Amino acid sequence: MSLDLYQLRAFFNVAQTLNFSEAARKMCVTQSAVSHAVAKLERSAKGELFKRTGSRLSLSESGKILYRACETVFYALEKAEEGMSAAEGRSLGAIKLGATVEFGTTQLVKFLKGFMESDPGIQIDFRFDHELLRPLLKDELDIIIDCKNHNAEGLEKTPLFREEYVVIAVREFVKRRGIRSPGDLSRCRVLSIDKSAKWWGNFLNALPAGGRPEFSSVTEMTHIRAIINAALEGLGVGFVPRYCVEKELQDKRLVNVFPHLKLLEDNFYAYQKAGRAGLGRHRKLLDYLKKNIPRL
Amino acid sequence: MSLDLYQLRAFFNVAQTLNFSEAARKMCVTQSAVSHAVAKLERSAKGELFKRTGSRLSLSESGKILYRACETVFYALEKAEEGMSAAEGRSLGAIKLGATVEFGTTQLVKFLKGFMESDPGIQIDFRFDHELLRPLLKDELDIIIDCKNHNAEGLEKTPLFREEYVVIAVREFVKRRGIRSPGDLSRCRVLSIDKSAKWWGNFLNALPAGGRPEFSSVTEMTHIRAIINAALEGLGVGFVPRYCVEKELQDKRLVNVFPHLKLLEDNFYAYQKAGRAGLGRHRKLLDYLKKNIPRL
DNA sequence: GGCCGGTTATTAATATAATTCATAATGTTC
DNA sequence: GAACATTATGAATTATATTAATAACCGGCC
Repeated sequence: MSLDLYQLRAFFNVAQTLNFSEAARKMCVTQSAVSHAVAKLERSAKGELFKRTGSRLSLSESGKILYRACETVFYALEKAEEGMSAAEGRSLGAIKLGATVEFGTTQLVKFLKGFMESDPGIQIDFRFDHELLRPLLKDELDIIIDCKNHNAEGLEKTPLFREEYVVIAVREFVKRRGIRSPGDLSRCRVLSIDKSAKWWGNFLNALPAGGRPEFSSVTEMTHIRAIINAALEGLGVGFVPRYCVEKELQDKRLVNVFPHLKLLEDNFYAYQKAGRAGLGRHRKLLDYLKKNIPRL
Repeated sequence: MSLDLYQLRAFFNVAQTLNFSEAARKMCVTQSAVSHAVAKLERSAKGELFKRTGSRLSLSESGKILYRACETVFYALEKAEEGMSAAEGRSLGAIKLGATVEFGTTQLVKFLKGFMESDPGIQIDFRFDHELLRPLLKDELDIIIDCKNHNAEGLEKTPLFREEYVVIAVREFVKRRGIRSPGDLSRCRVLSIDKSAKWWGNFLNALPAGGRPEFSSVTEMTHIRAIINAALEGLGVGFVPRYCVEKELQDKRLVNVFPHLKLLEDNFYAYQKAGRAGLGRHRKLLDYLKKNIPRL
């Protein structure tokens, strides 16, 4: 039984996507090539690697075993490549970094400027998106920075820093509606990422169980920047990470509606696959972030 | 950089043997093929894998890194193959077992009879030789059973059982030479694997520092069986593992010259490469040996 | 030095294998 | 059952690996 790395790579991609065509696209070859490769691999392994029940594709028992081996193999080789690059005094490779749109575009890029200049051996590519976990699991991203709590197995989680949320509006809006306590929010327009206002959960949880307002008017806006702009226009109150509105608060265009309210803070984490946490470039990047990020 | 398993295998074999021609023989291809493969690998790795100083071949820094990765990779794949075989209900593969000539040919084969019959899914091939460690490190053997103390790194050592040594001679020889105490051996012919009688070290160490005989006549015989036969012929006294002469002692053709002397016992160990200790077939074999071997 | 036995590198020809294109087969959805 | 999307297959093409032959190299030796 003589395995072949190319075939294993094809198998690995198919296993991750459960889709031959997509795997082929990822590898920049035709679907036919992937099909041939996997078929040949199944012949050398003397057994089916995928269960093809109807059109549903899933890994067979053998396939699962081989998949785990592939992780080991590819990560070992990746690490070796990095080590060899370093030994030859060449670049440490690239990192595909994922982050949420708002945080990534405004903050992360700024924070990483120093790193990218001081360590040009590491090429960083950014992808800002709301969906981060799945691409990470499919190896389309190497590291993601997210304040969500992901718990997929085989994931390594590095706490980076905390973010603080604030309730914002323009001064005039607060005055006109007579907003003094959280309960008053039930009477005015509330801006939220989602219609069900789960976005405000963190705010509501910070209030005593009895005193939580029932929002009568929730306006959905799918982007944080839109919420901020709407608040600036005096359309309603928003609930956003403080770093997003630092400037607006400073020059008084927006006010922190409840400055004395102690809100729960969200943690920002970096996630990476556990097997790749040993990569030098990953360590370097995260070390930098841990050391050089100001508290938001 | 797209690595290739075949090239890695070639590199790995060259690294183990430090000899392209030998690696080629091991892989059943021409030396040219190996040379091409390694050259191509060096091109994809963008660096020399071997240092070719004069005709001396050695691993470069990059080569060392890649070598370790190869160990990880090949052992991971080997384990996956075994797992997949098991999942498909097929054989667990083969073990190349090494042991010392005397012990292996007379005892080990006997002990393993039951295992080979009860577990036909595991094919065991034997190699009896005095040199065991080097073939193990080169992956020519999978497990070796040896009473020597090997300390190479990355080796896993499993204690199996103890062997007891005895001083033997024919009764008539003992009587004629008037051998009563260890000191008397200085006067008669001593049979030893080596001319310097290091072979007898274990015996001498068991005596009080003052009372150790100085052998005046050492006859070298390179095989234990030869020593036993020589002793049977009344040529001298021998020093051999008890299991080798169990029968001769029982039917009184030989006598235990110093039955009350408490000799140090040698331990028998199984050695295998640490990375492969997780292989199911290895574990099964060693478990069997640990459970089913009588004390020698 | 010059020759020998051992090695590794190189070249061009050959053999082998992988990729594609085109298309068939299969399954899903409405 | 037609339209769509998927995966499998076969033959032609392309790319790659292997070989045989041979050159180049090294170290030891007379």
